[in-house]
Amino acid sequence: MKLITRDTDYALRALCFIAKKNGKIVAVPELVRELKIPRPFLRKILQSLHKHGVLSAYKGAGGGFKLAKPAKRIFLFDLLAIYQQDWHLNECLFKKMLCPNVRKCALKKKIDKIERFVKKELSLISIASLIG
Amino acid sequence: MKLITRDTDYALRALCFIAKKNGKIVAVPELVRELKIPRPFLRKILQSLHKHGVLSAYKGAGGGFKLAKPAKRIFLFDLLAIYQQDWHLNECLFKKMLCPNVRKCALKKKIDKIERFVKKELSLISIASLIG
DNA sequence: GATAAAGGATACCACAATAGTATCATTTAT
DNA sequence: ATAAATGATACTATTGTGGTATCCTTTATC
Ligand code: FES
Ligand code: FES
Repeated sequence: MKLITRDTDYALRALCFIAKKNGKIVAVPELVRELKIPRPFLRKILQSLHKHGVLSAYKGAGGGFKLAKPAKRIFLFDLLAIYQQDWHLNECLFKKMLCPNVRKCALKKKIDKIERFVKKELSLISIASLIG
Repeated sequence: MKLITRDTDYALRALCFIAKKNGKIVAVPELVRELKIPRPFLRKILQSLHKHGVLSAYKGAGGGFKLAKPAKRIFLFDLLAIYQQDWHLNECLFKKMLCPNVRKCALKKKIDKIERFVKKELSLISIASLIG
């Protein structure tokens, strides 16, 4: 099981790099050079970051990307939400077949508790805190 | 991202069912009938549970499976270990490229903390606690 | 205005992991 | 002997992840 997939990983790297540029616009060629990420894949990733309001995009010659909001307000949780779309640990595991008691499945409650913790922690990890 | 895969899910169901039988030997046909799990898949799963010391197996006519240890001492964590072999949330994420400071990667530290919590919680969920 | 350098959109491909099947061999109660 | 069970193992199908390729639109600059 991977918590952080390739998309998320690359997105993180790119965002950290861009964040360090303090608002300067960064284009894909530079990112590819510095981060050694396959170009078409990186482009796809950046496009989705743009679509989800994490990056601002500037088209045309001299264009590129910069952060759409302060690095302090971009969280690992946001990236998970983008790339592992609506991930959750707690599907209905037994399809109600073996649920110990119908109203409160002990297992579901426990998994939910774990999930809440994980989500809380992920929503505390900001880009800013990684390049600090 | 799935915490609990199909294997683990089915294993859980089967173990709960078997546990409820209080030591009586249960054979695959009964499990298939009751749990509606594809037979060959279930057999594979039970075999691996046997191989890992979770179930005792009895061959021949009238054979089947029973728990190899008390339901209190079989944990969700064990199943994860069997089916998501040596899973971990924290690979070296940046391959040292963007590590904020070489000695202590802030991200790795945070992910490790999450992982420890998850593992601890999973090692508290026993079969007994699910059928209680 | 032509051109080149950027991103936007979208369809496609490759590989690995997950989920599930099939077959034959071995054991054992009757 | 036979039938009912598991053991072992190889195979197949489906899905998700990781990655490419192509064509279109926008814009700075000459
Ligand atoms: S059976 Fe649906 S969550 Fe327990
Ligand atoms: S770069 Fe390896 S864990 Fe931070």
